Amino acid sequence: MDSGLSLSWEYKTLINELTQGMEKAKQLHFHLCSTTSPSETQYLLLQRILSSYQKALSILKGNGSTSARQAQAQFVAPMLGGPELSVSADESPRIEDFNKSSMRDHQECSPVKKRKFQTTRTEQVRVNSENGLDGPSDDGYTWRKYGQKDILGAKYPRSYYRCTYRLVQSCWATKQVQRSDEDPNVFEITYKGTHTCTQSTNAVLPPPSPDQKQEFQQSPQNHQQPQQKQYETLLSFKANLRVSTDNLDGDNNNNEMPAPFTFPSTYPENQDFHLGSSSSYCPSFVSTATSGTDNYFSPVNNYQSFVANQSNYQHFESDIAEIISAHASTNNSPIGGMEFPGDELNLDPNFLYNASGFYA
DNA sequence: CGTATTTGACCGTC
DNA sequence: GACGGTCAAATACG
Repeated sequence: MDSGLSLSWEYKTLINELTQGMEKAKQLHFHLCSTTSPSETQYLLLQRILSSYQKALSILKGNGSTSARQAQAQFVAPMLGGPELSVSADESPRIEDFNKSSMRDHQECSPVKKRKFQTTRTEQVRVNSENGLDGPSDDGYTWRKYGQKDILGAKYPRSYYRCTYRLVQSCWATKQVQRSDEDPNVFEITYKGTHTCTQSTNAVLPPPSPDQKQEFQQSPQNHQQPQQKQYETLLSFKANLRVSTDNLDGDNNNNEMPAPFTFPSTYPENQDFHLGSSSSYCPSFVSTATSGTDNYFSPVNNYQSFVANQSNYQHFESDIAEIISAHASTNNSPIGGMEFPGDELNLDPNFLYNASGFYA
């Protein structure tokens, strides 16, 4: 029928237009990164543009009755087990390297070995009273402190955080917070890996808590609210969120400490990150600062159901790592357009979600 | 009671 | 052996 032909033509044209749009966005991305140092806001916008193109293309290409499922799989897979892209941060190898060698190493799942391939990004953040304890504190992600260490030659200890959703969403992002020796108001935040969780923005998962005191707290009062309450405070939290390039302006010189800060925590290290890739969808790249306040659901039920206590949580982490890694290594996604946390230990959240019995 | 933090121990790397 | 990073039992908190 004519309608069929017309549809086919329109379909192809649509894909073509979307593809071109995405290419232009990538070029803009490249241009921006190669000529200037884009602000995080600019980065966010580009990420979203690319993400939107990617979504649209994926949906279109996932033609037929399985389109929705395919689209979903395509969006989920990159976060969970797709092939690594050209992560080009510090010591991060490109995908070829992963395929050739690191996957072998990965079988042993040594955290240290995995960490070798993590991308890192360091930011210096100046804190001030204005966005101190009363202000929005975090970067849109919820972190759980897992260690603190005195560093040789450093005046202040270094704190180690990992994503709260490490378990439930296999999000292996971590960060280190080091207070500056010279200026106690300045914190050096080193992000390692990338969030694969969906706790922010496009996200379907809630950032359960402002986590306001978690980051730079000097006194250990930073206890999390119960998850339900965290969700209740989400709206007010989000209302206060903003991209914190303000914090980097240098005009915030109040001495009051500690102070939280707000900025997106997951940016690719440089333009190599996904410009060279065929796709680059990453929902986690957008901070809550630019997100809406709507579409959230809570992973908390699952989380609480099998994370009865920290011991279980941690045992689960280590035990399941082997299983998951095997799962991930044999389940490469056709769409791998995003930066991974560096250790290819990405798993389908559905795997976990459906596996409560596994853990119970 | 559930969850997060603290902190000494442990491990891998250099 | 020193150091940095992580683990995990103990502890704190709401």
